[in-house]
Amino acid sequence: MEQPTTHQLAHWLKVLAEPRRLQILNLLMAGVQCNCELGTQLDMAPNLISHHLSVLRKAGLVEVERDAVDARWVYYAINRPNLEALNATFTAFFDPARIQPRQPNCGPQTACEPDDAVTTR
Amino acid sequence: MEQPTTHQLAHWLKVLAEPRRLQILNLLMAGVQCNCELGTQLDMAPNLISHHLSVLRKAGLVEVERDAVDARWVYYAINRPNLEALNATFTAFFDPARIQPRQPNCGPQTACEPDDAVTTR
DNA sequence: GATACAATCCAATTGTGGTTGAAATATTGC
DNA sequence: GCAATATTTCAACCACAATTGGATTGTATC
Repeated sequence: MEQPTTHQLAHWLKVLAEPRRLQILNLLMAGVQCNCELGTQLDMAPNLISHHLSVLRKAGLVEVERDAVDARWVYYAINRPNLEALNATFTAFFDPARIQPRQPNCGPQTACEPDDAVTTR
Repeated sequence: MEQPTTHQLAHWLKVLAEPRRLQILNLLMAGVQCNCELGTQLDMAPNLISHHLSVLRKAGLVEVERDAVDARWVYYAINRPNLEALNATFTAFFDPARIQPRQPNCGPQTACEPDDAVTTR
């Protein structure tokens, strides 16, 4: 019935449907990956940024990496394969070519139950 | 600062991030547009379906049309132009080609706050 | 070891939005 | 007019997630 990609898409959409997470993703794509700079540009508390990044990381959309010189700093990056999978799943689900004309098995002429479609007007 | 497409995308994602609305859209695309048959297939109360369809309609994703013979029946359909706009906006925002490498203006070597952001705000 | 810093985790609060049931609206047939 | 059908609207309830402030972890410097 429901292919697993639909569930994955629903989960991804729930993660993405947050303005601040969209802004974070937007900055990550633009090359801003330092946590503190994200905080200054978005005017958000660092713990809040950490929370949203955790949600994005658990969804597999971003990856985390610690600085080689000073491990206190962490850098976040877009997970490119999963982003491509997200894009493909979304475009496949919302493809306008999937739109089918109305199949009138319900309405004033037909019965509302799909079983007995034989009814006189 | 924020292009209007991003704001629109955030609104659309918030509307789409609902499993039942995704199911409704899926059925609408497959050609099932009668309200009562949506209720039987999704096992939802009609007022709940009406609510979700109202959200989708206000977002411009579905259109409503009353039956020509008996105006008590209403049929819902996908708004194809807006669906194409949604698809285009989404793919443009989440295009993997947009991913830029990290720009290290923050970290152990550099100061954490960008100098241009100190003057304003 | 002690201190400072970046980031995270935790508990509590708040706010938004889905769900529910009943009433209201609209239209058709008698 | 009245009754019946299809849908919508309304108000209340409930659950989950974002936010907040403080405490904690991990790391580097002195």
